[in-house]
Amino acid sequence: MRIGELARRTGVSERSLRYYEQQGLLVARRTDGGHREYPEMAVDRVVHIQELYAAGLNSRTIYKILPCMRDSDGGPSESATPQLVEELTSERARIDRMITDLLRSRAVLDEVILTASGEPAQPSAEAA
Amino acid sequence: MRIGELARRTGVSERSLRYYEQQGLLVARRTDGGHREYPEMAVDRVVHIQELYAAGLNSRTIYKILPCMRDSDGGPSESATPQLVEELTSERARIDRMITDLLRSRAVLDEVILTASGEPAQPSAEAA
DNA sequence: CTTGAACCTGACATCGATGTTAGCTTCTAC
DNA sequence: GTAGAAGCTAACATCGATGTCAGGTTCAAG
Repeated sequence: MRIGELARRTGVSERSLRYYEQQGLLVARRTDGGHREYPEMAVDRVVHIQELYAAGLNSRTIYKILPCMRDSDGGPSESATPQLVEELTSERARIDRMITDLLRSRAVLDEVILTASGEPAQPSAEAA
Repeated sequence: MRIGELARRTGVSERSLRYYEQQGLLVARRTDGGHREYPEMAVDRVVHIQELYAAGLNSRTIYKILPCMRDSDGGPSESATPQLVEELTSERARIDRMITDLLRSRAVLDEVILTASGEPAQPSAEAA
């Protein structure tokens, strides 16, 4: 399929798909005229990439992870280097820190709301 | 005091202090020569601004909040408009969403780590 | 062959707080 | 009065994924 269809089927913009390719996350054969040609599997691969983005990883990290994941592209599933695992673990720590920060932020904000409104703002659904 | 001392005492860079002024978060008298001159209270104010930034608010939102807290060292604050309270509450909701997203991100990442680090590639063609 | 949709590359814009630099001016201690 | 520290403004850079535009090429259908 070509880029328009892939975009439609994944919900990812064409711009982003080209960007993924530029970052080495996604490959495409080309027609004689230079148009990108994707196999069916590309849909899964893009979905997978989206999941990793949703995990808060950046393209550089995703690039390193992808070869280790059970392939959406038929390639061999290389096992991760200890270094990569370490890197992922530190990513996890980073996310942990962000969560901690946000919890604190929310508490501060609650206090601000309390002060500003003079009324106890009924706490909405706790997301923790 | 002047900007250098304020920066030193708050731990905020001079650049940021000037930025705060530009955003209307902080005011300063000027000497004849144009140098900024801050009162003692500025220290508290900057600390307060920092707290709000730490709460994940942006300068525009902080700008709207500050008048309601202007006399953090004294007098009664102007009471917040219902609109502001509503806005803060929606900020809180935004933070809640971010926390939720991050928790999910962390779970995804945990799975990635698990897969990448040890778990042998799943079913089907197994070369183990 | 022609037309219009789809695609291509490349480049600039965005958002936000802050870093950094450049070129001047002011303040202060001597 | 002078040196040098400290301040001033203005402007550009950053980071990252994505939007968007411009100008040109290819594809597919009539």
